[in-house]
Amino acid sequence: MKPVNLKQLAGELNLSVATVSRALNDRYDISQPTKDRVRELARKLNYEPNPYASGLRRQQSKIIGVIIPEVANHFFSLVINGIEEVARANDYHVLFYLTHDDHQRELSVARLLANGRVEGVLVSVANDKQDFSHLEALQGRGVPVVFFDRVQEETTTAKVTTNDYESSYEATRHLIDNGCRTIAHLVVSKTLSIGKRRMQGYTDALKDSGIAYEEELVVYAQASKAQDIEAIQALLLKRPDIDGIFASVESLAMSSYEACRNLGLVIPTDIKVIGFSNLETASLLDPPLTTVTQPAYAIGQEAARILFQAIIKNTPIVATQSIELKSELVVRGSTVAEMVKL
Amino acid sequence: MKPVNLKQLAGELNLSVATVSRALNDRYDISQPTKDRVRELARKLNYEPNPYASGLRRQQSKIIGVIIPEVANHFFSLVINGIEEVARANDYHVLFYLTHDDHQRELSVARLLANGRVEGVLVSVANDKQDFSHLEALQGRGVPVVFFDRVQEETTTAKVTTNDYESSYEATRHLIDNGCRTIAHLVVSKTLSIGKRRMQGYTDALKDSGIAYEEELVVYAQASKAQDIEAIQALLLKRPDIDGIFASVESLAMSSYEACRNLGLVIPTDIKVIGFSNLETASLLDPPLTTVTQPAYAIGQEAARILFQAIIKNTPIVATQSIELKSELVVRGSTVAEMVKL
DNA sequence: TTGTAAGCGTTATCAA
DNA sequence: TTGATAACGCTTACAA
Repeated sequence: MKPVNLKQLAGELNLSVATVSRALNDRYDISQPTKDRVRELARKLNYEPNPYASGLRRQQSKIIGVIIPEVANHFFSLVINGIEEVARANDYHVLFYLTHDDHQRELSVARLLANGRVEGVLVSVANDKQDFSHLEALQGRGVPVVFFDRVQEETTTAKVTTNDYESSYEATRHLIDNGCRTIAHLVVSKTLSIGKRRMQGYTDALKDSGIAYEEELVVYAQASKAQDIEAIQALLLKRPDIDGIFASVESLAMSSYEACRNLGLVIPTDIKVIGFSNLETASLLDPPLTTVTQPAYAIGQEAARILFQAIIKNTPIVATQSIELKSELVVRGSTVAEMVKL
Repeated sequence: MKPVNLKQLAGELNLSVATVSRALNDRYDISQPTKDRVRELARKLNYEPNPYASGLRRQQSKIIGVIIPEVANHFFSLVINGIEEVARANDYHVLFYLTHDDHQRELSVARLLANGRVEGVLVSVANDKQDFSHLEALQGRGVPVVFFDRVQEETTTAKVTTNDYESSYEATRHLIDNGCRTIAHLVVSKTLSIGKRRMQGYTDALKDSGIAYEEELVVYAQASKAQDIEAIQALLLKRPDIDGIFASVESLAMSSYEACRNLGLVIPTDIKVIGFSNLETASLLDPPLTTVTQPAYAIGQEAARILFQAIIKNTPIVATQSIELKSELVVRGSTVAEMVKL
């Protein structure tokens, strides 16, 4: 059941393997009749070159790696779609790794990829540590790395992000404009840059509206969804004056809904909720969720595009190639009572 | 920036590459002191074996392929999670391909994988054609294939599915028990086995309740979401007597919600909806969606487990390894009025 | 225009 | 216990 190889083709055609190889690669120095003969037999025998043999020789694997925290999340699903699209267009394959936000796993994956297995890596980092030497080591080994969304700011390479600060400012402002005065902020992480930037947008919006920032109103993502809900409920019970929630990642927006429901709080009457989210079902929720929607598909495309440019032109990736895309605020019923039933 | 290789290690240690290789692979015939020396230097220089060189020699890539129609779908996301988990446990890597339900794409992917790039493939087939020779060709080339969910029944290999017939029977029955008499059925495909089996459950449930089957009430998935909604609305307008919708895939359940909203139909008062779905947000929808929930994560795990058994033991996969898992009916507000607000 | 041969980095066989 | 060497399947100087 062994696949056919060049030697067999060469044998049947009474040619050398070199000639057959060149014919299949459409080299200029092979005559048309020979090319035709070779190709016909190759097709007939369903010949497919062994990718690892040619990769070894050419020193390229035609594979990129993608490392993300989670896939059961509409944001990352869409990003993957964008990446796959661009990879396919460039005739590359995509290896896929989930970290489940576990730094140990991210570390071991990075090590797996440091040996020529992939020609480049796209990463959205795990949120549980601040140590990114493993990713810098990857770069040091000559594997280009592009960050997207959850980036490591200190690492000098290209990053594809969204206008997190502005979106968060706008989201917080939207709650204030709709009457909220005590706004909880649910954040993915204290250390991740997206956490910090979204936090800054929140605090600045409060300040500009003359509302005091209270540390107590900030909740960070926990290890599990159940714990997230628990933490949100605890906060809402402790501070019944909270009249708005800004969830700066998708999962926390959903956890907020569950927490409110558990406590019998009615959205948007008792409390208004806005969240970063790419959920397709946002408009079908009860009530429809006002969202900051990131251009997830485009993020994947752009990140992959930058990576392939570096791979194909064999140029290092520089920080100036970074891109910031714009998110969109979509107002729905969770912040505006009149929009609950339309 | 070239990575260190065996030759360099051997040079520094005054050993042959063969010895170094065996030391690193912990072969019994190398002395402990030598092993220690070799390993120490390897760690010091961050040596990582070239996977393609060893793969070429050993004739194994340590990679499996996964082909799915779509990833922006909670069902497939969860399956991927399960697959990645098992692959990682077996020290394998996962290459990822999306077909977007396009048969041409599935075909070209299958060809890409027919040359030793992967040691096995997990597939959920595209719904737009009935030709599966490309996947059988893969098997013919010695690449084991395991189907999951959207399987090709005629191909003799293991399949991981759910009890589609029973679930659909139960779902239809649930609508009937809650007073529905004219039940539309939204189906993914006329040709896919899951389409046929879910259809059979639907028709049998109708028959057993003395309700006549009407072909007009069956709608098949279109090329896009917009077209799905359009088709559903057209049916609802044509047949205002419809009082129940059974959507036998996730996307069609969501499209039903949108169609009903567009037409001003109130769920569950005017019309009840039940759908196959793994949406985490099902309970947060307006109204909460009654679902047939498939054990998606387990499907991924089981499919991968069967594949790895074949790869590692080097035994062919046989149809008798097929598994049928059970889905769960979760009753919520879209079929029972009293449950709309709980 | 084609063939010969070396080499990509490993591992396996055989000999020492 | 270690070393020399061939081989995995392919590409590419260099030679013819």
